[in-house]
Amino acid sequence: MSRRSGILEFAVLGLLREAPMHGYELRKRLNTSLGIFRAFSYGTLYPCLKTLVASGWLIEEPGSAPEEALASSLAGRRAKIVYRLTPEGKEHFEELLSHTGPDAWEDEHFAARFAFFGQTEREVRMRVLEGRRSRLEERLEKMRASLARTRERLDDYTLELQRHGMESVEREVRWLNELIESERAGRDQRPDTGAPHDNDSGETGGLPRHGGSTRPDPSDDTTK
Amino acid sequence: MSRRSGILEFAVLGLLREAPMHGYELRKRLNTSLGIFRAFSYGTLYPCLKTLVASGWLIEEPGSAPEEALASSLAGRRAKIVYRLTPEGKEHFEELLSHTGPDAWEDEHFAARFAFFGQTEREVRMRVLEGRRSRLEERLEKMRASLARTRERLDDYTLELQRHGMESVEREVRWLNELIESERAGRDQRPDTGAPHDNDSGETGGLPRHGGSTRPDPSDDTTK
DNA sequence: AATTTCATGTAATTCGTTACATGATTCC
DNA sequence: GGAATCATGTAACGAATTACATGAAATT
Repeated sequence: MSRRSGILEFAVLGLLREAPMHGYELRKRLNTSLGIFRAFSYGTLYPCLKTLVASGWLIEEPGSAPEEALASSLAGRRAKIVYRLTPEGKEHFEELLSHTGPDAWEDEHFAARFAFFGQTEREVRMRVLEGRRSRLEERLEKMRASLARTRERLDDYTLELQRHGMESVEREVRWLNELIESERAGRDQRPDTGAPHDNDSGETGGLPRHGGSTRPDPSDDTTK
Repeated sequence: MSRRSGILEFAVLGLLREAPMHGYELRKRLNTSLGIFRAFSYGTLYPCLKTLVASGWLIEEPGSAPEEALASSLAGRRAKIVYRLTPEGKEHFEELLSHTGPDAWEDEHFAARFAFFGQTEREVRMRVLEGRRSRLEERLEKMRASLARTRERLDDYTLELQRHGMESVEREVRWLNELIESERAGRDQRPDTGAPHDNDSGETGGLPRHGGSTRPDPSDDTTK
């Protein structure tokens, strides 16, 4: 039960795994670096951090201020809180990363998963990418069917909207195909004809050259 | 104040302008014909219909059943309700159609507006299309700036996600450019007054040939 | 006769935003 | 010394979902 989307929770855990941070900075990273897929407000973030602490996945640490901590034991001292992932939190995040089922195929969930692909194994990445692709293909099937049923009853603009929508989905499928291709090529290694050029070596995962997300919307940086 | 998004309300009014319908059918059209941009559940739709009735924009009429109406004056008779737009509702919808300000540039709002372009004048369409384009260009600017600031700190997958996201937005801008171009080319035009016209011929507005929406997600037809 | 699809609704819950309230620090 | 930005939080509200509850009509 309880169908919670948990995207914010997931992203917070993932970001804190890289380094401890306080809420304000976390939110900025959520909305810019990772902001491709979603913008979050403080009204969402701070309460979320508190529940993550209550779950034992994060701990609060006194903020960056160097000396002041001991001198001012008095009341109003508004804390600057740095959040750090606990071992349990790390474990929990890894557990979340291992879920490759249907939930991870959905628009925003998928984007969040993809943003943390750097912390997963190739096998997991493959399952998520392929799952996403199959989800989109189902979608296309439905759109095509619906279009076929209703085509003549719709006006030009509605039709154009549907057409563009379908093309967007088709485009993402192509993107996924390339990503999957790259993942496969990943470590097995290409038959490569010649010259082992060193410059941009490494590249363990192998990414293609374009980009993409499902729903871009950083919207605004300054809360407003 | 009260910042309500009103997309559902808008779409219901727009669909009922073409023809009276009952809730069930309305929901299907919302999720298939128009479903490109959003799926709605009954838990959302039915209460919304009631408030639209309370506002005087719709009236409820006895359902399609032919004879039965007079015979069974007794209790439990679950009604089949057909909703029809009142003159006030029509007026209200036209008033909504005339808003071409910033709200109409946003992702889902824009898609909803576009879906009813057939019922607007060219001048209004132009303002909405150009507004949408400027909104996307701002977005691109922010994304580019953010990318420039953080590029080297991000891993390949995050970068790839951002790249694909930006390309999606750029693609939509190109689509808008073509639409704007077509609008300019296609002389004056019909604000179409409801009623399903058989399309094809004419090509009054002048549409380009691809398709597109901001956020495809009919997700499922069968509620669950 | 049973199943699917049509058809309408309500209650509890989830997820998130806006507006408010407060204050520290840094830049100009 | 004033503005911008950093920093943390809460309360009221909004929009929508899911699960529940009910039942009629059409199809197999």
